[in-house]
Amino acid sequence: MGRAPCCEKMGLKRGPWTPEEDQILINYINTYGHANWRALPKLAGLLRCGKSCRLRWINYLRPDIKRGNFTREEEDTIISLHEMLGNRWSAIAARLSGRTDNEIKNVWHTHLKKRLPQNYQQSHHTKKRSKKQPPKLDADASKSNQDAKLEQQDPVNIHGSNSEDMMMPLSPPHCSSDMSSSLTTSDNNSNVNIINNNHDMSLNVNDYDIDTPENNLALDEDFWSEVLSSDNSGVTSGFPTLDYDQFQPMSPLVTEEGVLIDCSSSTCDDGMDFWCNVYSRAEEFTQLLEL
DNA sequence: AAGTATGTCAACCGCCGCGTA
DNA sequence: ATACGCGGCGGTTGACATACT
Repeated sequence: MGRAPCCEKMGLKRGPWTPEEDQILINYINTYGHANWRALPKLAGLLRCGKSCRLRWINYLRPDIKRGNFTREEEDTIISLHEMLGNRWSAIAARLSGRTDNEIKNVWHTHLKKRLPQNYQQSHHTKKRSKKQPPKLDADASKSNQDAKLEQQDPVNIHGSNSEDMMMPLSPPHCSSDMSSSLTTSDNNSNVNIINNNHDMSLNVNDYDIDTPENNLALDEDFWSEVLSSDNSGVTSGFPTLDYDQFQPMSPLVTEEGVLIDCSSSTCDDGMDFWCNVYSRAEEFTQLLEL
């Protein structure tokens, strides 16, 4: 049996909402909430489908919506988040209070995309959403669906990614644009070359238990001390920017969850896994330093 | 002033994953 | 096990506004 249409087309209004309809929807949701969007329009006396009501509320009528133009700071944040998350507008919106995914998507397509170089636009998430998930690699074959869902929402904190993500540089969501640290890999795939506050330094990740299964990617605090404090003044305020364009790790890694990452994959997907973990640990470590 | 091109953004469409019966 | 309902998501559309010729 085929799927039922999301709403009856006959007799239901479409197009722009009138102020009267808005008021009805606001009044209803303020009184009864929106437990069931499908039933809501009938109960509220609106000639709209549930989806339309939901969209109108989420994107326009919600009391916590921030209206008006995006600030430069917000725009920079969106660009930064887009580098990291791709076209996951809802995930980006979740990090920008008061802004909706639709609004962010619009501002991206109308303003922000133009500010970026051509090669960024070509390499970042221009593909349509695929109908099927890309085949899982051996490395994350054991990942549960729940993890996959979480990963989609917040890939920074969960290892794993798809091949699209691999192509983008990773930078933290709350980095300022003048961040002075960067983190890249060197040719031998085991050295991490850190450029922090204009000081170059290299770390051999093998010195820090990164590929020892029993240590579960236990990068110790010495590693992060070096990553984050290469300005010789103790601690830097910025996160490293992770650039793994050329990153193809060769050593096997085991994540904190005990999932084996096959670093020899030529797809580089697991390089992203690696950096997700690296970044996650950097974040944890910096939070510790801030305490 | 009129016609056309381009930009903006609210709204819609169709797909997907999850929960449930 | 599976079919279905639902909410949620990203891509796309189209009406309207504005800029340009």
